[in-house]
Amino acid sequence: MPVPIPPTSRDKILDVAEALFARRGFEGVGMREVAEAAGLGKSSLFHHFRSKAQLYLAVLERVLARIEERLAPTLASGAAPSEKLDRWTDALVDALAEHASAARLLLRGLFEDDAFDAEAWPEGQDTERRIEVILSGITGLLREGIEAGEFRAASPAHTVQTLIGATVYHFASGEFGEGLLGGSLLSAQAVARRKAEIKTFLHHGLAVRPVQSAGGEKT
Amino acid sequence: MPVPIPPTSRDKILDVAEALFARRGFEGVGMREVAEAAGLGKSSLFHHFRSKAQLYLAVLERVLARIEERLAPTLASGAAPSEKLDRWTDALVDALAEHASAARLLLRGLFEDDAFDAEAWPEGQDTERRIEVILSGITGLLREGIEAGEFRAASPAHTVQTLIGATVYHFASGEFGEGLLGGSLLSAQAVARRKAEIKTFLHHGLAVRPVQSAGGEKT
DNA sequence: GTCTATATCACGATAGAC
DNA sequence: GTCTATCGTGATATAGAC
Repeated sequence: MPVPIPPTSRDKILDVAEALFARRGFEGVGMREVAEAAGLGKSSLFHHFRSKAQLYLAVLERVLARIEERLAPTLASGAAPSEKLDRWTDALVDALAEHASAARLLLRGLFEDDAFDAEAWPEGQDTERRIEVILSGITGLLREGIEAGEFRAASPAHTVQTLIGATVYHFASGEFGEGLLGGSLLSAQAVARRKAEIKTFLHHGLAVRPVQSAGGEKT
Repeated sequence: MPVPIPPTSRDKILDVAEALFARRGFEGVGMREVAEAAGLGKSSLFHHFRSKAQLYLAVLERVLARIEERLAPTLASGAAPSEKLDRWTDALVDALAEHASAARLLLRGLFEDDAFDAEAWPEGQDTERRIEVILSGITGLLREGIEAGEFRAASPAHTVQTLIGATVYHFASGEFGEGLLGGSLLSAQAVARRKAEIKTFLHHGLAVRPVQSAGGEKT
């Protein structure tokens, strides 16, 4: 699989656009800046992506695809719901920690009410479908756990919101989060610590009978 | 206190700017649009605020002041830490639910690494100080609860991040959150439900011995 | 596919009359 | 304190040569 294919112009553009959009948002980035960062002229950029909105949606779609790819296997096994929820959480945290821009891009996509009218673009439907798949996966898992008696009867929708906050917001919090935690959010140690904190929270918050540990690291 | 003083131009500007910045961010809003929404010419707006950054910081400062005003009393009493944490959570949710724009503005302030160089403006130091006061308040309360044996030895910083996610992100999630929850985020019922869900999560996630309920509403 | 040149428009901010 | 008019700049996007 890791055959070193030289990156196309399109891939290079998506890489630099992802970093820029994550940091400053859709409105805060200019196509000129993207083009220069990719080593192209502005018009060449418009040759690959017809508009700024299309570029943004392509970036978002790629991020969502990477996340979905990580989450899907964790739901497919026949393990117990609490076990699957642990794996799902680990996989989401890994996906968000792998690329520093993923969480920020995703958070922007979730709380910024599509200012550029995503529904008008066909590409926008792809991203919405990805989100629906991810959401129905975790919501279904929560329901399954409640029916199996492993989780208390919390609202799945509210619990999903809490999970998003604990993961996507955390890894999107950038300088603020680093100031609060006192170090990088993305170091292997910090990522492992976050997983343990969330899972411990989940166990004591969702399990009918409290569980002892979630694989504790030492700080 | 509720003497109907006619709103000044400055208040009107802050109101419309708050709504616009919350929805589309600093870069996504133009001074022309703010001026027209406030019923002024663009130059009149620049008479009240010397720059766009100063207007944005004034908006943010007002939002933070409203929140801090609500949170301070919950930490001042001599109640037990778990009791104070419940009251703090209720107060924060109330503050975020009162103005639809507060959560979005706050979330942007937390995860967008001050693109407009807040430290260069004297007003930016006011907002940073407000955030520090709020953070040290909740962090101190968590530490107090751990020392008193009411909370397990979770990382206060990680717990604060989870709390922010559960509250600020939730109320900032807009259309996405409403689609997930199946209704308004800000109705009295939805707000009460969110409080109950968070507090139940906190009790089972922080208490050394699990507590039964957090004042459950029915859906 | 990449380039130069250009069209069109909105931006933040200022000058100065009233 | 509000206005009209304008400055200088940079935005998205297009035309068309190579």
